[in-house]
Amino acid sequence: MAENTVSTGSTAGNGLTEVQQQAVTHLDGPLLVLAGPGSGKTTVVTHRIAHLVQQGIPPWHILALTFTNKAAGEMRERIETLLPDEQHHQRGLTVCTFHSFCARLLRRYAEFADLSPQYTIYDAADQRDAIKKSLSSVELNSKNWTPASIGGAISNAKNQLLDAEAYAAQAGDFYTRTIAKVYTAYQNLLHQNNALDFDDLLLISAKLLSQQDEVCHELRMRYQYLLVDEYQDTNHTQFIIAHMLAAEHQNICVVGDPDQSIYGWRGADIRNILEFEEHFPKAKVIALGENFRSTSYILQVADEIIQHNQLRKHKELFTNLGEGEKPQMVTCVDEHHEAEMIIDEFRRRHENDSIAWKDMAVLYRINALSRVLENVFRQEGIPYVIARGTAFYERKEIKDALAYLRFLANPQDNLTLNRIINVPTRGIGKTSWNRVEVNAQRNQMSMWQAMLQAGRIDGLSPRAIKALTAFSKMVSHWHSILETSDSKPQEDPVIHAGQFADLVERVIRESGLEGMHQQQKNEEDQQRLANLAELVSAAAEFSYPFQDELAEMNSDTPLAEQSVDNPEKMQANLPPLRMQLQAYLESVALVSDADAIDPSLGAVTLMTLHAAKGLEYEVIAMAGMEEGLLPHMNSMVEDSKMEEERRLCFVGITRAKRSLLLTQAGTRTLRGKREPTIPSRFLRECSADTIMRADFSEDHGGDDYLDTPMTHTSRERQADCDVSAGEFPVGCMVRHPKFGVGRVEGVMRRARGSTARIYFESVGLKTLVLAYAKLTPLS
DNA sequence: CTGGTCATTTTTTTT
DNA sequence: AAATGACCAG
Repeated sequence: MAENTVSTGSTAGNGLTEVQQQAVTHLDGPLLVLAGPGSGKTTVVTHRIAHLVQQGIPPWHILALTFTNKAAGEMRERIETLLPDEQHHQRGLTVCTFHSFCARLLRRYAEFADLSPQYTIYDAADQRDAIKKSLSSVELNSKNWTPASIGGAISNAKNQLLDAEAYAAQAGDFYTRTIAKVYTAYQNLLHQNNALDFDDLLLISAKLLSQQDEVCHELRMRYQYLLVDEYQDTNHTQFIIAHMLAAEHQNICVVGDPDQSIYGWRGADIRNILEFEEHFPKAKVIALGENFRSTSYILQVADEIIQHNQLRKHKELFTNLGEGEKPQMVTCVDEHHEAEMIIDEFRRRHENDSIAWKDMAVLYRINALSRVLENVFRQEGIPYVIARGTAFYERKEIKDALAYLRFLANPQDNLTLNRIINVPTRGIGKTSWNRVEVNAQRNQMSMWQAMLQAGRIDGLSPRAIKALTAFSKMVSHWHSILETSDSKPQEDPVIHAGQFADLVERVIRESGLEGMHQQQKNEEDQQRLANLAELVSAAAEFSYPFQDELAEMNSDTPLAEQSVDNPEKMQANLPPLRMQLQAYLESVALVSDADAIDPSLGAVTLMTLHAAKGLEYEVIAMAGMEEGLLPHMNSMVEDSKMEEERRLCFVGITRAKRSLLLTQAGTRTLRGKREPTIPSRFLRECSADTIMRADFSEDHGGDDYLDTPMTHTSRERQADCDVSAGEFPVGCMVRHPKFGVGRVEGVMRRARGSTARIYFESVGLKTLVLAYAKLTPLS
């Protein structure tokens, strides 16, 4: 096989190692690639897909499933560079996340899954609302039964392939029986609203594949080569989907690293990867051990820590990139000081080592830590971005606008209608709306249908009827726009592309959302208006992502038989407005935080450890290395959870290519309470030889720092420091405002500027940052 | 029916 | 520290 590859010229000379090459050139049959951090996993995956295509396998027979949209996009791009594009080699190739694959599957085969293809995808917030509603319909007080815990239980059930019925059947004790009741009510509610939650996308797809032989067969024919990335983070449902697809041809290649499994809490089952060889006895296993990312000390720290996991197969981690610098562990006064220390380090790397801002990242366990960091980054004028892909879509005005669009796409969605019915206020209050709801329930119809005959509803004031009629007239008009587009195929793609943005703009204007913010001229409303405008331009830029599939659906010839040389044919019909709307809403519903990372912004990235999976940076800072944060408080009781925290720590550390800074705040204010902290146990798990430690939590004269935190910027401190470094040679005597007279034992030009080890008569040996400690030289 | 204020509450990570 | 929810006045 290896000879084969070389002759194609696709992979030869690309700098792949022997083992990587083996993984790339494996053609048929199950393949497990155990890919340690930085082992060139993405390279292998992309080369492998390119290799398959060059071996003559049509791209539309290949399906690659990834964890995030970002990963999918990158993979697509890299494959593109590997294949000569004049041949449209990647046409028909499917690279996407599990969730978007399933979402599309369910639209296409909706009838087989007892669904309407217009279904809405509910996000976490919608899900919460729906659970609340179900709770009240089952008449439970939500004191003991929080939506969060119920939601978690339902999600777990779905991840184990248990639908409401199956769950109820196996429910034994009071607790599970209660959950079963809510689960059933919740599922009925979703069905009534023609909505699916994230887990449903997977669960229903899995059921579709196992229960509809024809559909399953069709999909097996279509996707003859399956590739699953980040396999260690797949859950049971995803496992079933992958297995159903691969059962016959067995051409399944999974890639992952058990040491980087960090989504157990969300149902990911690490056994999927550990027991792959049992599920596919003929599997070939290839282990990629060599690390091409990090220098040796960084890797050693990661290794020392991960070795403390008991439930783990040992794996050699090695690199040829040289020793590098030792990672640094720094204890700071509090979170503000911590942020400044990180920024000092980053600025030094930027100025002295010419490392671009985009090659640096700060990682933390919980999002709450980003706030302080963000403030200090802004203060110091350092460009930064927070990896929160969903942030934009969580703004009220955007959610409102999207709710209108969602309702437009799926008029059965009462929950969404409920959100917009009186936004902006149009005189439809609680009581009137309740009457509509009661009426809808009595007549077994959606609230939208009930609204259309508002005149017949008892007890409504003429005023309320008028308001309701006005609203339904407005929406009906939008519907007619969609219907016009449905019935006539678009001939001019350019005009058509603009039509979607026009629709969005029209909805924002005619719904009154725009006017709502135009009235007041305060800063906040200005921003909201700007956000709404941004939504319109995002809609203008949105391009329908499933051209290939659409061509396949519209044409009588299956894609496989269409001429590859005739791409114009595929471009001829752009999707009707409705499909574009659906695809847009789908893409919005499935964005992830990591999707927001855009290196071209030239900014430092701030993100959670989870979002950092799969990424790499020259310089990494990990903030909040404290007991209760990492490992997180809620993971401390169970061993398996603790091990996952350790893996999380491992993932963070192994993101760093050259420089790693771990920080702890001596005291931290969380939820408005300031409390002293204890250093993370993970720090105790690595030896003094591999990590440099410094404690600045008390020695730099708390007075200076606490009294005038803002008058002294870090830049000034840095300047101070550079001047002072020369002023304190070893052996020199100094005076410290708090500790008195001392003797300089050593000066280190390390990390965040120079530090000195000084022996004081009063307190003994201390390590001080010259920039902070107000030292006076005594000649 | 609307829009304020006050009190209470935060389970970590997310498709 | 911030966000939700309950409650109340207009």
